[in-house]
Amino acid sequence: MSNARRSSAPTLEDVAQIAGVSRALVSLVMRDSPRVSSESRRRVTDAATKLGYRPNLMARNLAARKTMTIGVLLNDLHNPWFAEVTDGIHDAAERQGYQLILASGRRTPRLESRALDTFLASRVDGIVVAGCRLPAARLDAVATEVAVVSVGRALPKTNVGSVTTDDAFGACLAIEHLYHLGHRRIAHIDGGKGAGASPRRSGYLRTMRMLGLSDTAQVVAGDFTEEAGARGAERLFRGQVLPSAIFTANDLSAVGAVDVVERRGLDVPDDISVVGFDNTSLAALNHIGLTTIDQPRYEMGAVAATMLIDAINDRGALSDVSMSPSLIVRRTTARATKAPHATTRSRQRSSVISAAPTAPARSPSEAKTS
Amino acid sequence: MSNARRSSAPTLEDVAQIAGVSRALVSLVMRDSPRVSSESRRRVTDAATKLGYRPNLMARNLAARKTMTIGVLLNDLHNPWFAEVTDGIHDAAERQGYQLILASGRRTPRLESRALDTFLASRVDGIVVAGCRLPAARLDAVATEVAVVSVGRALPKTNVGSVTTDDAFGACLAIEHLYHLGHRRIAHIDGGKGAGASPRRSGYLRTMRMLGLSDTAQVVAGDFTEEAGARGAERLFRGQVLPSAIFTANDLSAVGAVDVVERRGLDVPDDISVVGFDNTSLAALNHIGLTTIDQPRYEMGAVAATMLIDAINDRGALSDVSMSPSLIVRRTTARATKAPHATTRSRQRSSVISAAPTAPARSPSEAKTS
DNA sequence: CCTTCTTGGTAGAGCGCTCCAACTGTAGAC
DNA sequence: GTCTACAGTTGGAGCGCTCTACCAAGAAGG
Repeated sequence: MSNARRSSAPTLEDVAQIAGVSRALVSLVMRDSPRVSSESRRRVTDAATKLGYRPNLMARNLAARKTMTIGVLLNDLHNPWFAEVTDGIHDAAERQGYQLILASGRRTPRLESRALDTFLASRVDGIVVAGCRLPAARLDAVATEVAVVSVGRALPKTNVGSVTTDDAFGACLAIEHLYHLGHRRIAHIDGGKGAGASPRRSGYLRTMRMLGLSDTAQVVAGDFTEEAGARGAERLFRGQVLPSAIFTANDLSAVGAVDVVERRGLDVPDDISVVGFDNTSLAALNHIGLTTIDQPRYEMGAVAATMLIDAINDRGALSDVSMSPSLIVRRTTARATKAPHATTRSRQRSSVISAAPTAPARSPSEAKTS
Repeated sequence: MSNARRSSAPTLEDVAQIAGVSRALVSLVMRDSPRVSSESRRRVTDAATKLGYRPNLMARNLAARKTMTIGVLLNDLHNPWFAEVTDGIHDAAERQGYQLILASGRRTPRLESRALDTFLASRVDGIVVAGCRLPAARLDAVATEVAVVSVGRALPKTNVGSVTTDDAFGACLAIEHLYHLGHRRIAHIDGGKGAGASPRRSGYLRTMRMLGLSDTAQVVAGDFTEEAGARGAERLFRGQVLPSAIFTANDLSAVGAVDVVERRGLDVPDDISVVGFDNTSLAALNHIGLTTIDQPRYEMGAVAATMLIDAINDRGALSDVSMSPSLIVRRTTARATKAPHATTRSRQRSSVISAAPTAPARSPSEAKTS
């Protein structure tokens, strides 16, 4: 394999020389300034393509004192949640001429912190952190150097802006859905200390209370894993009265719970209804067809990027935006029956029955702002 | 919210001034050179922390004429396959002092191409493209400017190195597993034009031939989606003789196929065995427990990064490495029975029965190299 | 005692670009 | 015919760093 790699890339100077113009003019053409005659524009672009010239971003950014790039720190590449948020960030940033540089924290605070240092050293114009676990103080320190917006986690009392979903409201949607289907005994398998777990739990408890169901409310501990969902369901089976519905802190746990219910010989949803949270691709699988709560992930990313860029350009301040989740009804919820009993499997093989197939395009202005 | 953002970051000069030394010395301290007295090192670091100094990467890279960063182009952030490859790249790069900058192509050639341009403009020292769909000629052109390694796709006749899995061999593993379980009528739902689909299909056909099963071999068209798996299975049900096992081009299709088989009232694996491909997290779900073929994703990333860095430092040439997949046995395969008949569900609720729970740590040297 | 190392430090010339002030030439105003 | 206006172009001073000399001073060697 021949390695005919170019020894040294051509520079502005080279292009200027063979086009017979000044360096400044080439620079203007490269940034397609309107104040260049079409004649010299042609000569410059000809020379540039002939040489295979490619502007050096480092030199450009150094001289221009801005980078037009925003750093995006993703907590975990393995989780598709981040992919959708990133898509939203990407599109919004691109619309305003900003580039993205991504970094993965790999669920490790040390790596997250290092990635932030790299962003700062690269003099990005702004930073979006998604699902970041770093201490608020650390993020606030970063925010003194450059604008920072957090998505998925609110950071009150800091200079970090945030875009989150109203998890408590999502829990409320789930419980009300079950309530309207006639369920009264609804258990919750929670997410422990995980992100969003706490508001989902309190939203569940509050809604149960408001519906007069406080005495049947039951929270069992979990941690967002499939295993935790399964263990939680097992625990419910060990209780004296089985709930007729289970609301889990996320989809993965819901799948664990569904699995246990079915292995115990009961039917989902005829005997027990299950509602998840997140509307991951898992939930949409026909084999699973999970009723769940959807977050407007793409929108959240877009709102975060827009807010950040506005702040960068002094067109607005960073704020805390909370967006509304929505209910996606699939096939793991049904009308409550009087008593749990084994029935033949009757989950319909219909395609997705969905109240809101995609997230409602709720505009940021509609969202609650603090 | 007060925006007390620093107007202009401190520079080397500032640090030098308050430490009472030259700029060059500060530079040496920052790159912790050994030829600095501990006394001046202390003074410099003190001054630096006092000012909150942070080296400017653009200036550094511009002056040093190298960036110590490698660009990683991910085709699709939504697919966890890329996350694991990235982990491998990350660790290997870090070991050698290289940084990563990630970009997502979002399954769009236009965006992939633009991301490559950005990498080149940023003068990264090398590029890894994962699952890239761009024409070979385009990648080869990039390879004339900087070292490039492709993972997941071989690019013969170019200057681009590659790390792939032996998909045909993976198909062979799947078929041999089924054969040893007594299956003779094994169908394949393929992946159409998708990456890796073709070698998986031909590996299937070749193995069937070698086992003397050519006359019962049957390929039905698919495209790597759950829907395609379901449609493929429906098609098999419409045939006059049902296969006793189905090998699908990926896990998602396998889930679609399993779903249809069960909806038809048959049991997986007692009536029909199913083998997927990729060993995604989906396959590992207890609710699914899919027997599948695993690719050493992490290793592939690590090998790609190592090869790239070696090439950057003229310690070796880019080559094409093919790595071996392995069989992961879970609960969708079982001994073949004489005739298909409906039975009670008997899938064990044991934990994963796996021949190889994780990818065998096969060293790159063991892999076939061309 | 002078020479040669060695150690720790410095000056200054870039790296490849942008930006600003200033300059040229042509056109329109009077 | 001079004056202004303006579009188009240019030189040069940085941006914040690294790197290649090179230098001073003390240690080692003869």
